[in-house]
Amino acid sequence: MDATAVALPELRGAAATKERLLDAAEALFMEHGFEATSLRLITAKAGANLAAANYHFGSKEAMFEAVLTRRLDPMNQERVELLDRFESETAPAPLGCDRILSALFIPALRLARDPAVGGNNFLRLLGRAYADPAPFIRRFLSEQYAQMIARFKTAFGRALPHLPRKELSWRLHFIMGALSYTLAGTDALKIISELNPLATDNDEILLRRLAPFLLAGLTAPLPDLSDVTREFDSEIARRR
Amino acid sequence: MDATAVALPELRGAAATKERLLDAAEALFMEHGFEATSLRLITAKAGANLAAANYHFGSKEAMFEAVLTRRLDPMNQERVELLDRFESETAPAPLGCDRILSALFIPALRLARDPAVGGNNFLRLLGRAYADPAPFIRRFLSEQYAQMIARFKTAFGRALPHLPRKELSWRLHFIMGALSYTLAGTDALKIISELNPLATDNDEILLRRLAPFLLAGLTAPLPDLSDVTREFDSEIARRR
DNA sequence: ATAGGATTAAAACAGTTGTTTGAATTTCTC
DNA sequence: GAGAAATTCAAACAACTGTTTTAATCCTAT
Repeated sequence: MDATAVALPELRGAAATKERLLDAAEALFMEHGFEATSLRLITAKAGANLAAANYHFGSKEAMFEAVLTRRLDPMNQERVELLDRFESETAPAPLGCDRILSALFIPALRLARDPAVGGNNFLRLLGRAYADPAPFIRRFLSEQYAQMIARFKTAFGRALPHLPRKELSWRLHFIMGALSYTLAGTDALKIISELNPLATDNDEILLRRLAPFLLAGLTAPLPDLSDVTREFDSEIARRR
Repeated sequence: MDATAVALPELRGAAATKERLLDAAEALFMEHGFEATSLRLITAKAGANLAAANYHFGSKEAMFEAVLTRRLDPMNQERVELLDRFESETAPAPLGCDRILSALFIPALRLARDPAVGGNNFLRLLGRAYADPAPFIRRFLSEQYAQMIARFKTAFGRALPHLPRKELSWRLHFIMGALSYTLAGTDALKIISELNPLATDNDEILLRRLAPFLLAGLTAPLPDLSDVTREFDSEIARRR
């Protein structure tokens, strides 16, 4: 209508249906997973024609990647920026593990907090994408995370100079695992919450609890592996 | 041939194709996920007719549940038995957290170690099932795990009497999350391992490293949440 | 107003999906 | 060895999949 308005913010601007498709896809991929979500379902929910999906994105896989990129890209970029700022604030002293972990968590927390930008839905979708067997998803996530992970790994390495690099790799892996699993959230959470309901708590509180838990594991002294090994071995051999 | 042999152990006994179907399904579900794995693929790999799948299991979903039950049921049962024995050995003193964690990990470790019984394949499939959005999978896993989780929760509660029950629920949730994510294994692991390769290490070594990490988080002193909250809030408000 | 590019629409494409059917076959029991 | 039950087989079922095509429509800059 109004020719001077270059782009209406929400309604039917030029690339409005593309955005509506992303929103619908985000919700449905989260709910049913990638394979089980059909393009017809997505386009119907978005109020768009079926062909619009392939017109705007080229393929279903590319559409899925676009859904992830839209929020994942800014979040990981923010993580690195936050880490940079924390380091410059405390320079030349090395940054503590708790602050590094904060730089990793806070952008995710901000995403979880803001429902206008996808809210918890996207984080659940992300957690599920982490465990999806589809090769194109694995490849995509690897590329998306590689730089950010490397950046944080060197930061942790400075904070924990006595920890062997291999042990650090492991602990970082465990952290990313617990984080993504916690964000995915619906499954094992429900298993436990049926006994002691914490369903009313949202992802934000969950992250605030997860951080101290992981911090303890990250900064734990190097375990005497021979002890652990001995216990495991003797018990495993018992039933053989 | 031999009428006295009630059931040949491996080859073409009465329920041999059923077992072959389970083996093929286990491998393919692990590789491609539930939705992306077709019954035609499974039956072809098992050298069976397509209709055999529905004949023996009734439906694809029931077949998937059978794949999981075959190994998950004994593993969880073994976990509880192991915990019982540990407790009776140290009675009346309460069991330490490290021993309780061992009872949780050792059966999984034994499964990972024995390739004849599925090996690492099944544990990866299990980790993926944990994150699968399909409602029937979530319901199934909840039922399978409910008793075992409850049993371990009371054990941990005895070992950590000062820890509020709600905090314990959280930490137990984190443990199950890190465990299942670690067992699923292929994705984020590869992200990090490309920087510092630990691809040569198998699930067994991974579990031996995970246990001390989680033990530290589990036995950590109750964090001063106001501290964590303050840091998070100030940083989140910064960009608003 | 109008040409021209961007977007939408309806329809059909070629495959694949899980499931069912009814007859052929094997396997086991008496 | 005959009869009955369990299992295998090939074929077809209807429904759904992602993608492509062709024509109609919208929007915008000339």
